Amino acid sequence: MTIDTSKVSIKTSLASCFGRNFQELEGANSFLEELSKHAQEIHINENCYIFKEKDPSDFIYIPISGVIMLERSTSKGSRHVFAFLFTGNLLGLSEFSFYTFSARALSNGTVVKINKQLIQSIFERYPAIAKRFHEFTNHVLNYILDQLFIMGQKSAHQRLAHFLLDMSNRIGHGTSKFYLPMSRQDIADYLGMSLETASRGFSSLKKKGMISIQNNYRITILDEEALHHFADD
Amino acid sequence: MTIDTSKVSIKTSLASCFGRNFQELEGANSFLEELSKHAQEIHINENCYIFKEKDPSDFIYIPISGVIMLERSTSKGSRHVFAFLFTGNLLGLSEFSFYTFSARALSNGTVVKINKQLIQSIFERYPAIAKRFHEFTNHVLNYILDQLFIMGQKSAHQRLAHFLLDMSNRIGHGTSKFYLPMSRQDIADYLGMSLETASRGFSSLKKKGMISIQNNYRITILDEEALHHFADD
DNA sequence: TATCCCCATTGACATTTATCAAGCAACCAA
DNA sequence: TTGGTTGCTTGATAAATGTCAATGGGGATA
Repeated sequence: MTIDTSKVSIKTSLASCFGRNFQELEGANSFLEELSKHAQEIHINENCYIFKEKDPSDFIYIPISGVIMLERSTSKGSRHVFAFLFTGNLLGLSEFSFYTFSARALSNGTVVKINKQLIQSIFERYPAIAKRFHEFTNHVLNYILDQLFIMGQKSAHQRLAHFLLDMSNRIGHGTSKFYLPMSRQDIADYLGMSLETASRGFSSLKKKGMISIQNNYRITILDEEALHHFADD
Repeated sequence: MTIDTSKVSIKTSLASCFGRNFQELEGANSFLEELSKHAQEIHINENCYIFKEKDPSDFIYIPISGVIMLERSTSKGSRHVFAFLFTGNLLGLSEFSFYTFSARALSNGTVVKINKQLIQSIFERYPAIAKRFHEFTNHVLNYILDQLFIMGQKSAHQRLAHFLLDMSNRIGHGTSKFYLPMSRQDIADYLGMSLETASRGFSSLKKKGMISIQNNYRITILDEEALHHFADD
């Protein structure tokens, strides 16, 4: 008897993605069991698309490692970045037939690809699982509303400060030192400003003594309280 | 034997809010039946709050008549407007314990107030109903993503053009003449600009021959194609 | 090591948008 | 009618942000 270690690893890494006490939900084990049977683990290379805008949305994806960026291109050749996804985020939960944005890997990494019909059939058999996923969607909705609020009310440099605090939480899990996996252009397109304004924002926060920058991508938050205060006006 | 006409009217007006073929879903009739027994119909006056930020979110609300505005105030005394809701929209679906924004009536009107526990118990008994509501949340999420895209990528006057086209669809159901139920300030706070910029936007679109304005609130779209083209860059 | 390339930064200037202030039109109350 | 109030528009100016262009630094490669 052999153990397929790759499948086992899917199961354990997924369980931690579905939130606190997931294993206690009715159907959780069957769900994980079916996932480890039918879900595919896919390696993705930096800058490759996982799916594109208008592709049929037949799968959901869960990043296991690496960073993913959600983007939509504009009529004028520029683009908007909706979000950066890390390990444990979910991707493609929408129940629409087509994606309304593209998903691109910012770094090499691994995602688990799950057929939506499989998810749907689990939902029908185990309402508790469906409810948990519904809660995820609600979380996302809340997060996006916060982002909308920031976009509507805050200045460019404040938005950048918000962004850095958010990244500190999500990448560094609250530590003050972290590594940004995206370029200045990516950040600018996420925050709705030009690359140059984003760059000036970094310089300004640095000059104010709130952050320090090593090597462009390695950031240290020197004065979190001041940064918070600045971000929130 | 008497008929409680107000209850009957709740049932019929609600059924149309839950989307196409709602009546065919398993549990739809029980759901509507329980709603007409337990849901309250509430009259709300212009400018009154239905709930406020940080209130416990124990109810969901469905506007039957009138217009509702969702807003969040900023630390500096200004505010952001997240959305305008009309008949048939749903409000308070979030599964969080507290509202993250306030809901205020823009005009006199009526809403149906439904206890969330009631909804929850229906969801547990009838997965098809839960699924339908989940689809609603997804719709909202998509709508907000579009709004985020517009906020990030479009100029102030373009955002106003988008707004007018959206209102034309939602208020006038696609007709070119409609009545705006909100002030210039409300619009400005929704689109993330100053009152004056919003006003200049109206004047500019008028001068370009895309719209005409009667009495500040009554708008006619004169050249929808041009307006679309301008809005989308 | 030297060179190239990619990206970030910085500067100068143009454009957009905010702010402050004045004027105007509709509406209401006396 | 008159006067006052409220909300919208318009103008002048300031501040924020975008655009174009030049500079600079780190990493890859020959």
